[in-house]
Amino acid sequence: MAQRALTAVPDIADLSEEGIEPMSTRERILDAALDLFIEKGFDKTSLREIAEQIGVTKAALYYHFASKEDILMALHLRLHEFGFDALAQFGDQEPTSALWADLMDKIVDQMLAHRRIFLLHERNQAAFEALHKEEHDESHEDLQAGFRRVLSDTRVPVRGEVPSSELSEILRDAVGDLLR
Amino acid sequence: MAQRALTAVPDIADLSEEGIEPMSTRERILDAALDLFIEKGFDKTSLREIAEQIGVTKAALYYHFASKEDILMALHLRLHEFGFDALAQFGDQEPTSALWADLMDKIVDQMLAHRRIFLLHERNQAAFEALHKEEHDESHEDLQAGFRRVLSDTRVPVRGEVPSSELSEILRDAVGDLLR
DNA sequence: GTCTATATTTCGATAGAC
DNA sequence: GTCTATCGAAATATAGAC
Repeated sequence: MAQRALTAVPDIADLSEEGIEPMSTRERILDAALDLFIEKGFDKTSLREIAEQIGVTKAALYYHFASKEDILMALHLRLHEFGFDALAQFGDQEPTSALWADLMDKIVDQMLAHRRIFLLHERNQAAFEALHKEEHDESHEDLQAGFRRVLSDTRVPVRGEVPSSELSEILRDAVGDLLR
Repeated sequence: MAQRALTAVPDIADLSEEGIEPMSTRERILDAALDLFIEKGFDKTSLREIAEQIGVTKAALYYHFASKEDILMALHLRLHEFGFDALAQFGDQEPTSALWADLMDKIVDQMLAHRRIFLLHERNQAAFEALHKEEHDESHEDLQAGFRRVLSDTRVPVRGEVPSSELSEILRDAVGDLLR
């Protein structure tokens, strides 16, 4: 396993929007919710807690979001955004082995930079499952199609050292491990 | 990775108690709860749902369990039971390489046979975390001590092909993968 | 945009009859 | 052991003033 630089890699548009100007209430709600949903779980986190954490009242949340699930959905869309940005980096270039290695390296670093979004999803599988029964699926189709397109590109040089049956295991574990 | 037989391996006492006589209401409650807690998550599963699924009323549950958490705890204890049974199989024999391989093989098969218990825990990490803050820890100490004893046995032949730093990754992934 | 106040619902839990 | 009936708490969500 190669040693990679763990320094910040600001390539993908910064999803947490930590810019110069003061954060909007909407973003502050989302960030507080992210923290609490990770720490206590979606179900055990009440809107009152989220509101208190950023110094507003419960009712104020309802100005920015239609429901509690809506907040979760907004956080989920950050993951979609990440996926699309990652896909965009592949572009239309000839997929050489070196290019792929470089891109994968970058994307893994970006995943680390945004790891709390991934952690949120790993820790609230049930909540997201419920969320997906109420459909927002056009976006999902697009994402999946995009990844299929990139991954099934016949021009991609295959090294074949790792059986694909084991690859998913290794990747998933690596992700899970980095999140703790 | 060696091919292992996936046929039933009834060695550890069958935790699901699927015997000859009709299942007790207590067991039926636990089985229904197991299904629902896996499918919908602990928090989103109401006692009413559990009761309806087995054709009794909510109040009947309270005859068998003191609280909703109590039901979760009972399911958690199935995992403890599994752990103790697994430990017991190691016994006091000389831990040869062949013996270890054989035992590990058996235990993995038994994990598969009881995989819903493991799946329950993977899918409700937040709920179990809350559960453990209210202490039932003597049993945990015993379990951990037991595993430490088995794993730190200096007579165990070490092959050393897999760095222990990677071992946990591989194991965790393998478990996660088999559960889906 | 944010507040106070309140409506509505759901759930865990209990009491007591049978 | 299981039921009906109900309580009390907590949560989501809404109404309307500022």
